[in-house]
Amino acid sequence: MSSLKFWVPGTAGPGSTLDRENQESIVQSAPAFASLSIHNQRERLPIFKHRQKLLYAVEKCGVMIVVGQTGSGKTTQLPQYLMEAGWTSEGNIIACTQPRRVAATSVANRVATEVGSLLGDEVGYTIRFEDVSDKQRTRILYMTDGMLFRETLVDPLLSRYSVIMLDEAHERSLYTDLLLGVLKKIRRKRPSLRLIVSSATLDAAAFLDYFTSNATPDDATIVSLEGRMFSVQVFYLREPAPDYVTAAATTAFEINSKHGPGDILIFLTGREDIDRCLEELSEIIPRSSPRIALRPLHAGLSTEEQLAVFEPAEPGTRKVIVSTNIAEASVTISGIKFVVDSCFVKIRVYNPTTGLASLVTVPTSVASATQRAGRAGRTSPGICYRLCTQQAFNLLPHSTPPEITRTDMTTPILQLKSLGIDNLMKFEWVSAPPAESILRALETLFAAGMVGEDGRLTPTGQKVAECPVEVGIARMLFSSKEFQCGEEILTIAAMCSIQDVFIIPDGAPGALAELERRKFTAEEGDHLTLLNVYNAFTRYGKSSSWCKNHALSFRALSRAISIRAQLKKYMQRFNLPLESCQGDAKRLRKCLVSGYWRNGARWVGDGTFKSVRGNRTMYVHPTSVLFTRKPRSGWVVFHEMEETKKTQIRIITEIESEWLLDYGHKYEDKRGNGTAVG
DNA sequence: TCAGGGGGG
Repeated sequence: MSSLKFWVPGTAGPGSTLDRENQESIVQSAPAFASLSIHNQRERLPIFKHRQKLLYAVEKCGVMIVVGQTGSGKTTQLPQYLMEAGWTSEGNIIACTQPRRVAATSVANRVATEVGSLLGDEVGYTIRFEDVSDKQRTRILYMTDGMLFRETLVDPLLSRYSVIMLDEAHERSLYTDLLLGVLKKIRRKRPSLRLIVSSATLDAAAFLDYFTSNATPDDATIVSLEGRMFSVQVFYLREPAPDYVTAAATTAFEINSKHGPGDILIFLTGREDIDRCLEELSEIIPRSSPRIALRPLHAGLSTEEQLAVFEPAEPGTRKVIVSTNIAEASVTISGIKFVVDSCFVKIRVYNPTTGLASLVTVPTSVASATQRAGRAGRTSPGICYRLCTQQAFNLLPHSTPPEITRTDMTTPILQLKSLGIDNLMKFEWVSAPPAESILRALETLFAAGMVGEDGRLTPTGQKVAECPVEVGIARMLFSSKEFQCGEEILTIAAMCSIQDVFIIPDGAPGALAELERRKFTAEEGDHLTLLNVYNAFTRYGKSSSWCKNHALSFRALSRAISIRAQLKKYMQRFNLPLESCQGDAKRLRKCLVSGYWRNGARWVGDGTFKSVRGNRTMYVHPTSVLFTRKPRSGWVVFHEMEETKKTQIRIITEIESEWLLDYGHKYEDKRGNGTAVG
């Protein structure tokens, strides 16, 4: 095996392989603190040195940008300082948003312990399906950004909060961006509201600019906090590697041969890369010393398989975790001393002109690579090997484009309109979505009957804005009254909102799993197949062992149960009956067409379909029951279309072509240029 | 013909 030549910045001559000299620290070394598991006892991180400064800044400035690296204590300590300083008097609440559910729950748990409160009493959390807070007593509330954004639909001034902290704002999640825009507006009407935006260094100035434009110049400030990380040496390739998967395997092997104990975390782009890397590594294992234990990590794994990455390897064995981006922020594994970064990531990009989402592999950003490197320095000093040259690294963008610029804006715009924000061109976006994206969203909302000729929400649009589903699904829910199939459509809506229902592993177990999946097949297509799966799951007691025996994801199906229960409440509120179609699949399929009226397709004979809109060639996704079968009528509707290696459609149901005219075209016809079939 | 970056409501 040829070894890769790495070097570190600052070395003049050629560096030896895995050169340990002349290190570049990306994170300043800070005093090592003991672990933060404290019971009913306050312990301050270095943040306490800045306590007065922070409180002064919050009091004097409307907006405070906090720059604090991992371990600075901003998330856990800052809300406590604010509570002690009186920001929760008179029933006021301090909110702290997180882009992820696990973060909201785990941080709330920790802070409740530090404060000496029961979780859900003085300190609580709110995520979808779980409100562990007390309406009267909770003073510090951790929540997902999506939940706080939803709250604006009910209380547009967010009047119960005195301070709102948007944590991890540099990640630029869709709802954090929407909240930034809405909160800037709210602060004009309610200047007493304080806003804290926590960000990484690179984005702090941009946030400051955003809040100081069109406002009083001294209205915002930046405060920096010390991190609590160990130093991480960063190495770059001397020459570009032709194949980053092989390079990753080679690097892991060399680390294993030349370095002392410590687990290795490899960042690759997807399951295909991961499997190949594992294969290459397993060929090396017999020659490897110490022994290595290989662990894949990606979202498609079952809960059990994911938990395996947390189990310590046997003594004398080094754990090598080969992961997607899931390990960058969502999953934290302790004991990692070495990070191998391919410097690539897969992201979803939405093309507003075609309405097509694609999954593309792109170079990571500097922010993302820094975060990945930091995974090596959580418990001790670490080393990060970037599988690119430093010259290439210097060309990387500072950050990944915000989600709001690369996603379908239909639902967000419906929600903004529900807030009374009708002039979207005047809305102060932190990063504006492409104009075509806004236009397409408006056009979709108009065609769906959610927005009227005047650009304002229709009564249905107002209702749908509150409902946590896409507009097509919402339309199905509403027209289920006409087709008398609310019971079944409700289940289908929930099942379409979850991912990875079937767990199909590689190799021989995968073939068995395929056989299991066929047991649920409905000849009409995937929607009825999903309905069968859900009904069987509930019939057999919602058991995890039953799921395991039938190659189904217990996690996903449990989620479907929760989503269905939530949507059921909306249906009751909107006076939509929960009738069963009594096995009349035709009614059910007509109802599907009313939601998917723009997603019609025609079979063209070679196994592919042509889209009704745009006449695009589309391939059936291999997970569809129609993958191997021609629809008798020749016509289908589909739930979504995505471009990977080719354009694929997922969750497909056979229909009659005239249904597209009967149940789909009425809204488009109003515009005079719509064609439902053609 | 053969497939799944990661989140959120």
